[in-house]
Amino acid sequence: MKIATWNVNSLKVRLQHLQEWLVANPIDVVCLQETKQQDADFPQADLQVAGYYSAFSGQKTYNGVAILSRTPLSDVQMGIPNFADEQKRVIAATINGVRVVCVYIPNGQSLDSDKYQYKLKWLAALHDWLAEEIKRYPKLVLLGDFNIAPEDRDLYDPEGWAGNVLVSAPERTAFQGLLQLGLRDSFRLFEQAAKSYSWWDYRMMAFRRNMGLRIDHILISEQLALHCISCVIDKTPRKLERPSDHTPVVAEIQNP
DNA sequence: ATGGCTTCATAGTGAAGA
Repeated sequence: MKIATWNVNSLKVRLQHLQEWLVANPIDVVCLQETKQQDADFPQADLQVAGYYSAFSGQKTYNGVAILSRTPLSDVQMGIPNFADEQKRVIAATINGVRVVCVYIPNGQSLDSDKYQYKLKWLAALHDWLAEEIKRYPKLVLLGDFNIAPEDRDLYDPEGWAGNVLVSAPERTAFQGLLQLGLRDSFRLFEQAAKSYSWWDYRMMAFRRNMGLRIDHILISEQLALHCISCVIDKTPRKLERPSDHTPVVAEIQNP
């Protein structure tokens, strides 16, 4: 099973990129973030033509998540249970016996922002929910836009970013807390090129200069990690005209 | 240099992203 995460930064704008990418890449399960589309506008028919079932939870302007799958999805769950949240940031489903949890973790804006407090509360709620979920589903994948660069090697300028949102100690501690539930960062299971990132600012010619951050992740439970044979960042779509600022991350799990 | 782009909701600019 090949499983991917991609923050498309508007599915309406990026639908063609997604379609072309799916033609070129035989991915079984694709998790999307920042679709920025109400459910009524979700391009379900187009994706069906491309060979995918879909489950989605969207809203106007902001947020929005979706799971695409070549095989049917069951037990679809939207949002974190018992955590009231207007923002559409979570969708989960079971696919071929694997629990897939797609997340768009809040950005946080800045350390002195209310949005940062929201991010930390959100991460705590995610942690508590997944502690139960992973017991129910030993085969679990948690993937999406985490808005956290876990280590200094995951960003281009650790000194300049020190203490900033996306790299602050409480955010990194929360990330480690997720790993301690029995999840592995699939990207780090393998040898990777230095300066590997998944997001680059639209400004400053950041992509060309590789001024990026690795904030999109695929975390997999120990049981699945035994069968994980690769995890790669695909920079190809970031080179297209009018790209998303994020690029897909793809993991392959053999006979999960 | 807290900007630099891009998107969305607007119908001028402003918010938000990361």
